[in-house]
Amino acid sequence: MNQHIKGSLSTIILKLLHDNGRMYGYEITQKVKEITQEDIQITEGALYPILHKLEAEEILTAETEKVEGRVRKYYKITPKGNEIAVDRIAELRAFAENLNLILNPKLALQ
Amino acid sequence: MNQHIKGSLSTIILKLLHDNGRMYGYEITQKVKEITQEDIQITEGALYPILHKLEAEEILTAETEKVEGRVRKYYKITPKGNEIAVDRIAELRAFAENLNLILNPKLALQ
DNA sequence: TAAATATACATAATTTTCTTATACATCAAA
DNA sequence: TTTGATGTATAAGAAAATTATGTATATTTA
Repeated sequence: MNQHIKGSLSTIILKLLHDNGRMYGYEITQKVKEITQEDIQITEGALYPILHKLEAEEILTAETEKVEGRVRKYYKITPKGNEIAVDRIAELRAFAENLNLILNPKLALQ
Repeated sequence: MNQHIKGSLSTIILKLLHDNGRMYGYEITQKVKEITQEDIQITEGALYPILHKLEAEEILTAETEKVEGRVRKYYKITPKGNEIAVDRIAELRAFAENLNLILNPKLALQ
């Protein structure tokens, strides 16, 4: 996928769901691909286990729908999950800032 | 440590060595702690296996020195490792930009 | 019309990576 | 003399990702 996304992927998923309300797995992969201009391609082997884990933790709930002959499983953040999502997104934001400091040491007066 | 750094840590180490020329393990942990204002604390259990792996891959070389009674193992990037380091740092920079796009969707006209 | 591509989800086996705990050693400070 | 800081190392277990595969439908292309 992209080695650097490891560890951040689950929070990226939460961020997208937080912004968009309701999404299905394939849609998430396409959205990330679109935002990053093809740079980040999430594989199913990484995506689905994360979605299932977040569902098991009751951070997400899912409902299946048939659209144009194909099955889609829509996920959304639960009320309980929302607090967790907000926290993790804040941590991811802090990490992004830290990354910028490390990558641009002049900003950090290193 | 901080779940989001997973996957980026080895490149962060390469970036610090690229900027500073020569560092030892403990120094790397302190530098990251300093730059991120205590936010990111790298554990030894994560740090040393990465340093050893990079050394085994001949991306880094190490030399041990005794300073003020204590042993330090200084690492630096090899000529061969430099190309790899430059590539990975560029990828990390791209990832940081992608993260910003995901975190600030208005910038990406999502 | 057959094949390829895109859409859509799922999982199992393997590998990689991280966490946690532990171990050893020196030096400085309380 | 005990604690905290400095310094490296590794082993066991847990967590996570990669790779490969499987299933199914719709659309596009040859």
